[in-house]
Amino acid sequence: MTSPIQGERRSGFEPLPASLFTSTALEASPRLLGQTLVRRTEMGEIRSRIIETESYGGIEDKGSHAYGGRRTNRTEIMFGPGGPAYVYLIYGMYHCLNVVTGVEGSPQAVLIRAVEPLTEEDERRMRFFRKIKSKKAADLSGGPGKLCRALDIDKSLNGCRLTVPTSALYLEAGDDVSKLSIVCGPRINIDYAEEYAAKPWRFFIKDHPYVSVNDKAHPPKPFHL
DNA sequence: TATGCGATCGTCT
DNA sequence: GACGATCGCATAC
Repeated sequence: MTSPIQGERRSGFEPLPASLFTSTALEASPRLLGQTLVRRTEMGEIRSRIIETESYGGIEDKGSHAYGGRRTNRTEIMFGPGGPAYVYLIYGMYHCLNVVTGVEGSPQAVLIRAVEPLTEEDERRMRFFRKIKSKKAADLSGGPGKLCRALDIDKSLNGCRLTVPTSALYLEAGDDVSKLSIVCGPRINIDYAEEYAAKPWRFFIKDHPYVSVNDKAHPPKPFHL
């Protein structure tokens, strides 16, 4: 009856450290790189590696939906404790996935901008949802709207608990972040954010084929944890 | 490869 | 009524 492994983690699920979800978006952004995003769909499970993120933290950040303490039905989830997903519709036709971090009352979110499938089977399932001809890596899931298409993510997953493996979407420990070659640069498409537009709060794995945008005007700089 | 533009609608003013 | 944490297609070179 009592298995010798009872009490240990089941089915190999390796949670991310809880501190990652209570920290600020700026601290969490680079640390989410290399981690595993798991999505359960009717096509089966899709596992992917996080390649690129952006930090949107605090009420001072003019790039954030929560700038100035704007607390609406949409942004409410960001003001709660870290752990849930923040999914919203952009340009009327795409969805973006964020990981909410931080403590109650402090709006923090990390935008997931690119993922890569872990296996060929994962890639096959992502292509099923993505419905594109291109075989270029970045066309599959290099971009926040693209990865949501590829993982069948929409607003129904807003608020989904990313910390628990029973969710339809959750996070698992993946690569050792300290061994990754990380670079940073300005965030993408937030020209309206004035002095916050230039902050180097975009993080990605150096020279990775799934990176969404190669900004020649602002070459990325090495980033060390 | 680079640049320009239209699509499309929830959210907020 | 205006706009956006984007994408895919068209056109140009």
